[in-house]
Amino acid sequence: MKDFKTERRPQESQACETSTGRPGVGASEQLDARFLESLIGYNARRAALAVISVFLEGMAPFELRPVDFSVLSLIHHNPGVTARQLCNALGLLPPNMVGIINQFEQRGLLERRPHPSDRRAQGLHLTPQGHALMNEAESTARALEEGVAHRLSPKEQGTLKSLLRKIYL
Amino acid sequence: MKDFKTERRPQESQACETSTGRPGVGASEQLDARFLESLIGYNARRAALAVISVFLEGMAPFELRPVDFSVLSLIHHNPGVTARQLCNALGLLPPNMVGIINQFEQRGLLERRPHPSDRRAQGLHLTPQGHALMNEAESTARALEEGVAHRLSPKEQGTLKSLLRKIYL
DNA sequence: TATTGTTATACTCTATAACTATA
DNA sequence: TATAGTTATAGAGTATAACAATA
Repeated sequence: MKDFKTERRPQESQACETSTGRPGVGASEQLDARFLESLIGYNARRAALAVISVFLEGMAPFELRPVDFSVLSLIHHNPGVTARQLCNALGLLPPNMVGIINQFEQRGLLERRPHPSDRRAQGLHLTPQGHALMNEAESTARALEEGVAHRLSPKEQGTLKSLLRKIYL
Repeated sequence: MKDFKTERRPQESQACETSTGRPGVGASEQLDARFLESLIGYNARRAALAVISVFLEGMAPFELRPVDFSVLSLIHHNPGVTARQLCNALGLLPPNMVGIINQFEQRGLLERRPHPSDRRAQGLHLTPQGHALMNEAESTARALEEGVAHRLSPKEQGTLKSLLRKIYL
């Protein structure tokens, strides 16, 4: 009986836009984080955590964590996909995928069907409820995206995603 | 006796640059991940994981995880900083900071000194060995950065960091 | 009363080993 | 022999509660 994540707000670490670095601080105030802020990895992680925090809150009504949303979205757009394919696409390990899929099956959001050509595998398909939920959830995700990126113009948002892809592809 | 992370390669989930979305897949091949790839959060998390993977490997000689590097870098540039300040700056919780600092103290990289104005707190200072290690480690971090961002021009790298900061600040 | 550092502990996430059934 | 799915379990990461010393 696993109930859903209970409104955990992970202590959003405040900004720290330090610019006047003086060496002998020792007291309170802001810290000199200029070196860390010069690293792409640090900025990417901070941004990802900020977005995930918003996502976690906005998706709570659907009881979907980010990983849940990713899995369901891929099944939504790739009916008949196998668990193995989902693992490869999302960087998850098979043993950890089992529970995710079981949970969705118990919630009536998807069903396992025999795979047409490989009897070891099983094709995953959303139920009508699953499709309805994901239509709403993806719409919500788009709306949350706007909230997160409201300081960026549409062009900047495209640039950001393009540059990020150049990092991980 | 906690030994260091043993060469864990977290199964770098391959690209999935799908572009020809056809609805009835059901088989093998690449998946249609276009919706996920349209989300900033998804791209930021993927990029952060890719960078962290490189960072983890490149920092192994120093036995520094990303969080360790962040903590030591802030102490390096802010001598006398308190544990509480580090927690606020990095989004860590105090109980989890204790072990990190203890580990560094046992390795002879830093020392706790009495805080000049608050006897509850303690100022954190790197030892000469700590400063020497961080000089090398930060230099290595810069080099790793180049490997991660080699598909981006210097101007693009600046743009990326600037856009990411607009997300989380 | 509030805060710093700390201990103990619980929960979540991620990883490995081993099994089954099919290929 | 290799692969898809599964089970059990171990480990790392992250969270809460409560305490002593000090503000």
